[in-house]
Amino acid sequence: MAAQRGEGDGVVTRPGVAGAEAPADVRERARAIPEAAVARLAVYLRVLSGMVEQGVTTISSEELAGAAGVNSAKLRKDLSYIGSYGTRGVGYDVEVLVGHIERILGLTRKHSVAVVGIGNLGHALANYGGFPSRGFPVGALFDVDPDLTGVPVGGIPVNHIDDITTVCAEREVSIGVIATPPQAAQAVCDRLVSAGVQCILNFAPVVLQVPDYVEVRKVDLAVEMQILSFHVARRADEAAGDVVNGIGVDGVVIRP
Amino acid sequence: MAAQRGEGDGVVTRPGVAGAEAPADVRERARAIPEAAVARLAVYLRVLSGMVEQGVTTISSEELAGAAGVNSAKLRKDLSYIGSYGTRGVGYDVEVLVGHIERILGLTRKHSVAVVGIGNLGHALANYGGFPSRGFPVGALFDVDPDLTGVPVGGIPVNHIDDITTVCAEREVSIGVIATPPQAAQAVCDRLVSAGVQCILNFAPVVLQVPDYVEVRKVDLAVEMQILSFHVARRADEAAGDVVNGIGVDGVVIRP
DNA sequence: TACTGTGAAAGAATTCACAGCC
DNA sequence: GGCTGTGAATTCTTTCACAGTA
Repeated sequence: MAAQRGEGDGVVTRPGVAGAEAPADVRERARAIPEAAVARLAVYLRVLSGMVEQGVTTISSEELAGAAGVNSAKLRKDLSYIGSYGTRGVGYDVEVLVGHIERILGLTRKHSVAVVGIGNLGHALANYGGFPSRGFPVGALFDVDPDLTGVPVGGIPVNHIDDITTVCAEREVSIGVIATPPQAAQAVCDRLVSAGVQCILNFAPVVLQVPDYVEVRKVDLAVEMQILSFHVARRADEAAGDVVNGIGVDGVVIRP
Repeated sequence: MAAQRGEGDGVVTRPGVAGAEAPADVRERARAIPEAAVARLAVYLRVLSGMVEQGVTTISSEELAGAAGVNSAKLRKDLSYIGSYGTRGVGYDVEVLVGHIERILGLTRKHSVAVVGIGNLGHALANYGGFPSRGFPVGALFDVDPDLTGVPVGGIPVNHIDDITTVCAEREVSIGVIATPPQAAQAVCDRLVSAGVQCILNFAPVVLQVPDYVEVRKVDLAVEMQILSFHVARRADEAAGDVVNGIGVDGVVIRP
């Protein structure tokens, strides 16, 4: 995973801070959903949406887990973080579940997205139908290149990056997507942050430094490729290694 | 991450297998590195490469950790998984470290990459300079559209997807990148797998079903956006703040 | 002195396994 | 009988804190 989730999350669960009498609250609870579970909820949501389209009305944890590629205990635990909406002996009502996951993920409101950097990737993102259809309308595009200013991409005219603060404020951008070359990314990030954007999706291969209250997630192709490379290498080593009754050269168990 | 990592990894580390006297070798090491650490090693590598370019020769765990956005204890532990290459009282030699991380990540060999699906994203990927420069030459491109066959994209002519098996074998593709529409992704994946590709990077918003021995990582924009949405919502809730005895804004029960 | 390397402790996430309900 | 929801057990990850060393 690959997310850049700084240790500086700003909002951190504080197990038991004496003194600060937290009015046992939303904060706690919302935050009580483990990060890992949130990511999976989004996956369940997609699978469930597919089910709705197919006319499926009810689904068991086993089935849903299979379709989502996780094990069923994990799925049930994940769902239990958001409440108890299943029926014992029966399963979950697909539409009900969709509704609750959407609510928890905050998808009941629209989140306007700004894409910064209209190169190859920026174009692809601006044209990516998956954003608007899922409640993430692309509200603004930015680039440094003055020649691009005013040119519509995916139906939206590109703004010059110098206007980022005003435009983001006007259009109530809540999520910024950085698709610039790496050299520009930190500066762009700083501008987004000073424009009030608190959630950033970063495609540039750099580690962004942000204040604690800003949430950054990153999508880093090089890192993903290198992780795969690691696995390729591991495989090669295994193949090379003699394996005697299921136990590799060094006690690594190959097939239990 | 958000990585699709099958629970079936086939190879499992068993802490202490009696009998097999481990000649503490690479394989042992390789698999002993936690998945989470592997992802970070790739990040350290990039930061370090930047350092090399700037002429930095030595770096402390504190500095490197700062630049990579992690804490220094974690960094040292991560590096300790690959060996002890630092000097107490001094720090790490940047080039030495680069060398060792590259070795561990399997970057000493080239990994030929095939991109399937030459739409917006596929184009962006085929033209993405970061792949080849980092040891991942794009070796093949595929698409269903016969009109694209033979058209060069990023310098490489597109092949028809029906030729995937032969072309992948010929060009020794070790990593497949799926950038097709979701409907096509599973079929493409199956073809890649039967062509012998064991590592897949999936951009399509679907959960791929693969045999245990295949490693899949996924990059899922919708999921990333939704995770950010969750955080936007959490922030809003916090800001709104008021919680009346355990019941949040929209009826979320915060504390029973 | 200034830093690494690492056991041991703490904290998260995952999985087990079963009580409880339909 | 079949399936959910969840404490308890387990495994994985992070952090602490300090011994060890150039």
